[in-house]
Amino acid sequence: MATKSKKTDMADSLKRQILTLELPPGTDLDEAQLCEAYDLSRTPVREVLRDLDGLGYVQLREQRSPRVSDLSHVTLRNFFLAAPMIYGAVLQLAAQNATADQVTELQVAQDAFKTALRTGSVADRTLANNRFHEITGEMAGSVYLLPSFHRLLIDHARIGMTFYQPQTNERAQDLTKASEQHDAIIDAIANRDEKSAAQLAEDHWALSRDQIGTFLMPDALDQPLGRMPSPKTA
Amino acid sequence: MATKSKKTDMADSLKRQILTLELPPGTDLDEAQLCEAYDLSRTPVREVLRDLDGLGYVQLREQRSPRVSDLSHVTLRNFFLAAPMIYGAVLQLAAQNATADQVTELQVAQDAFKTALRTGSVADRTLANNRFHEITGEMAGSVYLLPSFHRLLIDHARIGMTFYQPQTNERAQDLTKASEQHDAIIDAIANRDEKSAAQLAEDHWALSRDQIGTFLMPDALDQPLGRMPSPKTA
DNA sequence: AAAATACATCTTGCATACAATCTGTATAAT
DNA sequence: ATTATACAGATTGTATGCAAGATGTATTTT
Repeated sequence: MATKSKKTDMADSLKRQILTLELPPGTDLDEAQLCEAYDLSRTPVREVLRDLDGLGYVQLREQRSPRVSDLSHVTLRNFFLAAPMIYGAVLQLAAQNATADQVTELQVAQDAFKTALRTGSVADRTLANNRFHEITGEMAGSVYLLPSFHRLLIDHARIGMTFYQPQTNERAQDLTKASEQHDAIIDAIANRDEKSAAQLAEDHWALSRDQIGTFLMPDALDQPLGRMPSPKTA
Repeated sequence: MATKSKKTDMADSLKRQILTLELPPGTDLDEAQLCEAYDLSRTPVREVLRDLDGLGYVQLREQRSPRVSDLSHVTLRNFFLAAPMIYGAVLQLAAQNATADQVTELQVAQDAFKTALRTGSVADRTLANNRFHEITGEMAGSVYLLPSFHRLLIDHARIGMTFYQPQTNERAQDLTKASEQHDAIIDAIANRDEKSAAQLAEDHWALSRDQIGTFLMPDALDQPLGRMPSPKTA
């Protein structure tokens, strides 16, 4: 077993379930059940939940059960406002600061993403994409940007899971384009090309934004109005 | 007693001590001591420390004592890079979204700041200034920007405490200017003037940055080189 | 004398028991 | 019949005891 501890197991497992909507926003979590599931007593379970609260995965409320973080229309608006700014800044800093090892890590993550595109489920793709961007955050290495960046990634994954689910194959070309952008991002970072990195962040965001936007505001249905049934000619 | 609970007392107290450098960066904290000081058992004390870890005040490490978050030269660089961007975004959103009650709160905080300028210690001023900006963060109301904004405010307070301490009266006019900018910020927010709010964020940051910069890179000492002693005319 | 190992002490992590608070249901009163 | 109140069950918060791990010191060995 390669896992470090039951606690990290639990944290990783909950993160995954929350990102993939296996645990949808607003879900109430039960301490006793989590103790059972991960073979831990209440103390470490509560500690993990507190960590996840700090990271934005769950919300702790006094005298109430912990709950998977909500995703309201208000948060959606704030998401659209903050994401391009933070994503741009993170990729620019990543190009400044990435180490060779990190670039290798990013390449590995991108390979995994490509594999997920070919053979994986929607959840697999979402997690692989999430991992890719997490690494760019590590590269940027700014304690001031990371917390907001992580929160954005959490909800980006969940928004993606919500909206891409149905028309999976219809958007295949978008996924190919996203993958190509990932490759370009790796190049820009490896070459310490800040300008390109910032531009690619903008492009990558635009693609994602348009996908979400298309779902939120679909083309109007082009169908004629129904007609009243003709009077019965009994 | 107006305090909600011993836990919030402890959290607030530690936050204050960390912001004012009463607990300097890198200080090791002792659980047993904190239990004693705040009359709590280890479980709630550890929970508070975990919360403060999530907020960026302290750092928890496995099998090691909790420690007040560090402030290195690397974090200082990242601070200068991230602060203007986040501050600008927060004030712009604050102008968009602030409620009348929040504007009143901000005015109260600004009055307290002015009082601290006249009669308070450096720590009082720092805390009052911190409170003012915390409220602008609440006004912005973006779960995506707040976590980074809070981290910036923590270290802004600490950097300020570090650098303004000695030449207190020398920089009195800067503090007056900062206070005037606060007034202007309140006006811009109350009038929903996003443009002004963003501009004021930039100005307010520039003032603070220059103060810090002056301390980091002081004017060179304008003294002639020493001369070799003239040959002894024994 | 210097270094290494073993032991003692102290600190952190986990489990469990107990206390406090909340929620839902049932009964009673209007 | 509907609402309010009280009680029971369940769930969250706190305290404490025990186990595991780390650190520092002393003793022994080279």
